[in-house]
Amino acid sequence: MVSTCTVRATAPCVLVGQEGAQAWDLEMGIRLYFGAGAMMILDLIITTIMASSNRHWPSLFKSKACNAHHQGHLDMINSSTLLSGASQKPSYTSGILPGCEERSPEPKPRWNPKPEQIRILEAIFNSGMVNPPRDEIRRIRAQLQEYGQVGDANVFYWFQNRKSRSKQKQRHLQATRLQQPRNPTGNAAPPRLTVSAATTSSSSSSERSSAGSDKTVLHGTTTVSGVAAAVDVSNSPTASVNQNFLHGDFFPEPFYFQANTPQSCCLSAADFPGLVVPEHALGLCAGLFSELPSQQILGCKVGEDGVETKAHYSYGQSAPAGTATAAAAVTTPANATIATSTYSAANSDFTIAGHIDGIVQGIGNGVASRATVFINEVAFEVGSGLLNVREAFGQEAVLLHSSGHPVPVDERGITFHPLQNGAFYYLAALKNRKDKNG
Amino acid sequence: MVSTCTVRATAPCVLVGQEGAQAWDLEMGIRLYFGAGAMMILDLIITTIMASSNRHWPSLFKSKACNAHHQGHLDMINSSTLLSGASQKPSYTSGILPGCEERSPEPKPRWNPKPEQIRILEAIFNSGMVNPPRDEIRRIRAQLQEYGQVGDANVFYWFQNRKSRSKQKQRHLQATRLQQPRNPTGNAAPPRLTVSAATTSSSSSSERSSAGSDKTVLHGTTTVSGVAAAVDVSNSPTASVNQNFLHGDFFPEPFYFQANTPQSCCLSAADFPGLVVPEHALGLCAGLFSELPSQQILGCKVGEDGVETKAHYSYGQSAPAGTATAAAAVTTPANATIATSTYSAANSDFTIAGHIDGIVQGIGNGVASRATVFINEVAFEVGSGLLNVREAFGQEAVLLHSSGHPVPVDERGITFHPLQNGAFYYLAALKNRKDKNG
DNA sequence: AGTGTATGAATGAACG
DNA sequence: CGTTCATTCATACACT
Repeated sequence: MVSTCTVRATAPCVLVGQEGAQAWDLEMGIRLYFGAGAMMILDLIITTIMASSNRHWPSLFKSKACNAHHQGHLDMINSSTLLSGASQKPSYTSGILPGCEERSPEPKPRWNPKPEQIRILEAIFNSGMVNPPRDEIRRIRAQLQEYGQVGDANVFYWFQNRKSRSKQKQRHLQATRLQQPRNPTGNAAPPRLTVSAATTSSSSSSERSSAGSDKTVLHGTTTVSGVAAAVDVSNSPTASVNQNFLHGDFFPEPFYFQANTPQSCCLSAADFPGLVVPEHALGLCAGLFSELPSQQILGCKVGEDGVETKAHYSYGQSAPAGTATAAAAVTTPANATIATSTYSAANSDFTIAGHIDGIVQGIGNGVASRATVFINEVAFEVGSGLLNVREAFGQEAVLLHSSGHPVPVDERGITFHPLQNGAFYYLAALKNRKDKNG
Repeated sequence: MVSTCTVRATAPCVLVGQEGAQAWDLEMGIRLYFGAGAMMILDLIITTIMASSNRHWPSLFKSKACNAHHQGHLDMINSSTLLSGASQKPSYTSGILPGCEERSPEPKPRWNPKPEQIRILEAIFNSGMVNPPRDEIRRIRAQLQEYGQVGDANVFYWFQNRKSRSKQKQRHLQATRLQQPRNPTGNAAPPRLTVSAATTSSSSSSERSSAGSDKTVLHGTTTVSGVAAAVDVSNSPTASVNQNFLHGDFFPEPFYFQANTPQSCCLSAADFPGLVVPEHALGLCAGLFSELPSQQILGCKVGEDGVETKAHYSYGQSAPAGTATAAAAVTTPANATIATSTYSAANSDFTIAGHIDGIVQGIGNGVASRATVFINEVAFEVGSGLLNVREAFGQEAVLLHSSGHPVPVDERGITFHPLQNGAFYYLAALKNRKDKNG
């Protein structure tokens, strides 16, 4: 068990363990706002009001508040539950309850998502649902609610912040990267391959058509389920390229690459795909994902042309907790072209970035015995030997060099030459097989 | 002079204004954006721009500027004033001076409305001016400018956001609400009183005819000027019901009930009607508003049938600061019927909710010496004694119990019995007098 | 105890 | 208009 990951915040993370979850709860203990009596009253009130006016909730908020800032707000429980899981942390223990009537500034303690909730959210996010529409938010909230009180707003904010921060990181990353005089010319551009990194914001579809027509790029995030991709944490869905960056510079690192034994690779039912721990060098979690529906594995987020695919994610709603099923991978319909990095990149980024960072940094200078390569924008530390592409990424996997040329491999999927240190590769899937799952 | 430019990156650039520009400077203390030279240039630009398009607003602000993103806007300073009050917070002290040419990010600090400005805006908004036309914006801006630099664009955006967010909240609210199985039957009806909550969106006029024919309900929002209503914050003007919802669920809202002494009830010239602090127990800010034109006091937002009354608001344009006169209250023409809670409720809700929360919380359990009653959906904590309705709400004020019956009062306007704890009352105005102001 | 990171919340500005 | 982006504010928590 062990799960490994740590979870703290920064990124994304997740990880998790179930047990972990509990921790939180415990942590929070109790923060009830009102006494039972009060509750009832509220109930009443609410009923009434709502009834009359329709529905609004507690609204309350608006602020400008009394004292000065703007903050205050009440938390409001949503409607139901209160108790479900809830119990957030007291925090202001002292506070609130009391009469505060006067001007109590703000009782509203901020929402403190429980690990399970975070997992779910993360999974959804990683699945490509970067910014869920209103109704989705509602559903999500409902789902989350099982684990504790949450409001739609909380969910909403969560996604916003998540996306936003992912981008930031990525940006930074990039920026950082720029410094590295690798290509004096410019930023970015990874190597080549159409990867038209979406510079700024959204849609960048245009470029994507070029490359191999019948391949699908595996994007990092892709949540290649339990396997290699592992990178889910942060991921991509953010619109443009990838995200994590902060870490790179800042923190230690986000994710750690931990050498995971394929087995321990987790992915128990409880773990989310997204959660998977990254993989590390060489192994790339070889073969593991072959167990997964290929589509997911190789799914490529090739939104029509709008990068914002708003992919379908099918996080289990009914499922208890971590069951957010498939998550990210959205297979391309027929013969997808190479996903523009826009998206693919996006997906992976985050995590990737993280890795990259870590990795890059680690090896950045020295790069002695091993080589770091970027696959779908994700940094991987590989041995200087040959790589078994098929083993690492699955049967249909094809590695394309940034130049656009496929990396030659023998019939067993092993490259003829070691990967080039610092080079960028993109993973694609030969889609000509059958649908695989069919 | 000064000039400042900061340049931060993210956004693009521009900024501007001639004097206006200065304004910024002043305002911000130091946040110079550009060197003098730059200023001139800007000046020019601006001038140009404005001149040319000069008018359509919205378009103006859009700019897109320099580097990449989309941001940049021009702030546009308007032309006049500048110095008035201003001084924002520097924030990015460190800055950069640079010339924005290349990619200079954009210094443009976002407008940071001062409390007074917010008050004004809020008052206007609450008065029904949900989305002011171009010219109004200008006027408003002018008004605001006394307190600090502001551009038309800022004002424009403010209203947009305000409206939008209100709606959002309301929507959510609604949604949320649906979930609550409170009354298995349905939601329902609050107490009684025609309050046919507008279920979803807009116009809900239909119901409103029923109740008392010659009374006008004072709706919470109504901004019963200085007085009781106090609740302006969130309010209604947004089309449908009220807004905040997110808070409820989503977004919180603020407002707190603060016990205010009647005296302190504010309402000094500087305070806005809308801003008034709620009131509290007993006092209900007695008498205060008697100074206001009664119509305004009891105005009821009974838009024809379109809820979007777009009321006339007469915020003092000339008036220095808080003079936004009447604000919300829109008196009903002749003999208004009780405003459907649709709106009334709507108005108040927001705030109300907040209050309720607070109040309820406070007294929730104990509710000892005081009682909490809901007037126009707004919770008030009142002493257990008798209430002088007239004093509290004005000469024409009549308090209706949720049952539809008026609360009996003696000739002085004092109730015979204390208000019933937890009961709902609606404020109405006897409109049979003359037009009052006439 | 203070400091910094992580992150929930709020909101001005813009895009589509 | 509804969304989304970018920033900023404020707070919870870990670390030193």
